[in-house]
Amino acid sequence: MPELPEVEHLRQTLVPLVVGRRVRRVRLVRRDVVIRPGDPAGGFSRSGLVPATHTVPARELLSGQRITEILRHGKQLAIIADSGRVLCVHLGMTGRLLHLPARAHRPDHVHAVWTLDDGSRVLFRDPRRFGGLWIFSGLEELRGARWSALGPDALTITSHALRSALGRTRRGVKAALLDQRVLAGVGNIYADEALFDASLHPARRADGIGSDGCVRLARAIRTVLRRATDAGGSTLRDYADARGAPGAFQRRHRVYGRAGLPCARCGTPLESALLAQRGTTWCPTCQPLGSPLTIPTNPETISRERPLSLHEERIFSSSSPLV
DNA sequence: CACCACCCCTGGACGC
DNA sequence: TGCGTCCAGGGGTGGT
Repeated sequence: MPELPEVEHLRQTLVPLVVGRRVRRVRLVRRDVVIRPGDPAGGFSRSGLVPATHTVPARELLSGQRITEILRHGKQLAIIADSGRVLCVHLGMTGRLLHLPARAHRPDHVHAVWTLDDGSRVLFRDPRRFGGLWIFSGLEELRGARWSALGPDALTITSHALRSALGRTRRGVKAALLDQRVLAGVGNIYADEALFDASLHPARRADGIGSDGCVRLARAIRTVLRRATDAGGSTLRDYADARGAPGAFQRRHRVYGRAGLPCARCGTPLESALLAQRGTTWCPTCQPLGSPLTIPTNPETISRERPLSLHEERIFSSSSPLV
């Protein structure tokens, strides 16, 4: 679930708790969540590429070092130490970084624990293990080996940059948005939400949405990501910030998870299908596949809902909150 | 090179 | 209540 807003909100809640602190010790519970340079790309032991028994020196996991900064690109975090060493955290589907006071109970599926100089701890918890920890000797190595493969960060994407990225591919626009090499940070939830806000059908050809479509889409992406970040992200099941607090943006989803329910803008039942191997929901009226669009496209306009009918209110109140 | 199907993993939802 | 089955999806890999 963690997409850009969840990762950014996590970063913002983590910074005041850990930046300036020294790592007193590190305990690595599952060694195979750690990937080092030279390991085959994405080489987890479960795919048979890296021995699960390889040892990881504690200093590579920032033991003894002071945390100076936490950066983010797309859905990935970089924890920087005063030694220059970098720990890149990727949460995957169910990953979390949780900050716990000194003697709090430790939950299950914790793969790594950093004990800080104030006695508090940071836990890396990831039941499904789609996430991981990437170790780098410096920020330049991280950028060269890993972040260079990512597209521009979605939170600040310009229409010009988006057009240049989408213009290079003939795939559906949703498939392109999910490709982190095209744009970094958008996942399934916010792809659907942004396409709705921009009145673009998810199956429209990425290189065919035009400069007008790119302007609307770039604005919709920035707006929905910023609002979701401010709301603490979307919590459907697993996500929580560094302090364990769930997000609130799931209550403001327009299309994601609402297949069959009436469109908040026009009332048409939302459609869903499998696109780019992902469950995809859209409004067949507001997001037509064909002709150019004449419906409201400003996200500010969209956020003002028309009054709901009694029938709709019943459906809405029974289907939310999604937690 | 571009694109797509498949796979990794686990817990929750659902049917019987 | 319990058990089996299906599903969610980020992103790497390998096939077309």
